Amino acid sequence: MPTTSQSRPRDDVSKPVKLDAIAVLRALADPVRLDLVRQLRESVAPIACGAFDVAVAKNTLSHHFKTLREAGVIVTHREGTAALNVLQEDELDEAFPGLLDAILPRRG
Amino acid sequence: MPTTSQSRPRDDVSKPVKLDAIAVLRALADPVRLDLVRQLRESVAPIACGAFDVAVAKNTLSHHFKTLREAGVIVTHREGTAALNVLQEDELDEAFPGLLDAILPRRG
DNA sequence: GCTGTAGTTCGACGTCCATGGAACAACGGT
DNA sequence: ACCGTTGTTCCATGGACGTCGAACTACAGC
Repeated sequence: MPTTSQSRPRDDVSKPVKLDAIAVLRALADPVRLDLVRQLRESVAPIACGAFDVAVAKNTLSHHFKTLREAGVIVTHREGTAALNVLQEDELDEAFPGLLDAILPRRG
Repeated sequence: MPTTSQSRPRDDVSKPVKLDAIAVLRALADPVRLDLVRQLRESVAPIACGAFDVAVAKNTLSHHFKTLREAGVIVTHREGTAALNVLQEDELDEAFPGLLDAILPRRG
């Protein structure tokens, strides 16, 4: 069976049903993805997929975003052709309080 | 390139030179290993490898302990035939303050 | 409509990894 | 010395994952 076969309003994508510790840890346990999350966290405004400073191809980047989405770490809003990514900081902090601060200490 | 190619005194094993976020996250991002860490954290005394409540073969268990050791999450002391495992809670809390509390909330 | 830009999806490839069976090493007890 | 216990190491296997090229979709502008 598919990993997420929950009845999903097909209009929407990546409804983060419930945050799973293993999934979140696995999502963060990759250098590229952890860097994406870091950039998202250090920015106040949402960032489009193509605007990230990363050294992988676009399709690979898309795959990483999908992983982050399915883990509930980020949410993506489509705005015209752009896909604006937002870190689910509140949800993460509620499920795993202090996790982001632990692995991504914000300077300042 | 190897993930951890830090110059390591070959004489020693699993000296947790410096805790790497990716390595620690990957070590914790496995159901079996996270459960091992949970059991270690809930116990006051060190636990021998064979005394864990887990559903994998002993060689697999040994492999998981090796992963945790190389990530610096645990340290193993040999005592006769037993191998007593200790969670590196202080070191982890210094490197990533609040990480364990975030993903392994202790019922208290 | 056509072109370009932004993301996604589809194979495919190579690597890493979790798992277990079997053999081996280290230690303790009798 | 001989076992039994405890871990480790070796090898193989099946699956998951990161990566990329190429094709495809969706949207904006001309």
